[in-house]
Amino acid sequence: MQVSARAEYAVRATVELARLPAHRAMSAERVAMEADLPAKFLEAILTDLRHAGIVQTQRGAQGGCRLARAADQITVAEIIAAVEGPIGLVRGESPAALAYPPGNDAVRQLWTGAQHAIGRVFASVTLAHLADDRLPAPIARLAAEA
Amino acid sequence: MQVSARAEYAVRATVELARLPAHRAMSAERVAMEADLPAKFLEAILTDLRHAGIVQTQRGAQGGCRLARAADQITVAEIIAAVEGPIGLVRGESPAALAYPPGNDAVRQLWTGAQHAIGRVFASVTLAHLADDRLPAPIARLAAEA
DNA sequence: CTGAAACCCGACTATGTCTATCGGGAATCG
DNA sequence: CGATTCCCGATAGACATAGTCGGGTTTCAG
Repeated sequence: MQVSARAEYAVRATVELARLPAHRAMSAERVAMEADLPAKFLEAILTDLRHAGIVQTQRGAQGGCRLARAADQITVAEIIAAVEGPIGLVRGESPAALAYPPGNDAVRQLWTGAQHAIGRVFASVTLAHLADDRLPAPIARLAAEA
Repeated sequence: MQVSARAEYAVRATVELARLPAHRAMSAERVAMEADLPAKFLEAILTDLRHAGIVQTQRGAQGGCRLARAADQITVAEIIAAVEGPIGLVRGESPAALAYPPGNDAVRQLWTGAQHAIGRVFASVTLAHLADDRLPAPIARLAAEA
């Protein structure tokens, strides 16, 4: 149950892009500088984000990278799913696909519950929240509790 | 963000033990049979659980394995932490240890929130719940929602 | 038209983790 | 004694992770 470097980098990079003036692009290398990320590795991550339709790129001089949608229309859940695949799998499978003997449904529900708990957090936070450095109240409360 | 085979096996094995009559032990090999787990791998997992004080073992003929405490005093959170280390780390570190530039506190809170969300689910489910195949109502609700 | 800027992409490496097995040693009990 | 059972370190193979390299392609400014 860890967040990978890929996912963390992807979030940091897209937050950087979310802070750009509308319709402005920034080169991948520049993003790497600003957010202090390994440049070539970030390039690979941005490729995933582009394939997922989260960022748009423009080649050539004056080209670069920008968000494909408004920052409040992009959730952290999407970003993480784009760079590290579906969230909350169990041994590489969706909890729903797990076969347990009868009388063990609670175990499956346990995994499903965990998946939903984390999915709900990631789905309710958008790049707009992060760019403004302000989370939705329920998530901020969750983070603040013991 | 995945649940490893180790963690899933650990839960299944301890549920098996939780269903044993009080003060009864079961050999590791037998547990592996009942729960359909790889025997030697399970042995390694049980070693972790023993080191964490979750199970007790008895060598020799008629020996075996049993829970070290009542099933309702053992949470899934403990079990998972015992076999795969702390839950919800980011790039191998606790979210609290992450250093972000000023104005980026929301990112850290995001990871902390995710960690708490999942920790809360795992901490509120005990082996007694799983052995009875009945989760606490809030978790069951969480699992049932879309 | 030329050249610099910038993305595109597959190959590659190094390291580590995950899953699992093997084999032999030590304790326990009948 | 001898069967049972845990104990534990070594090992192996597959895969994932983190990150780099090098060269190709597109685009635009001048």
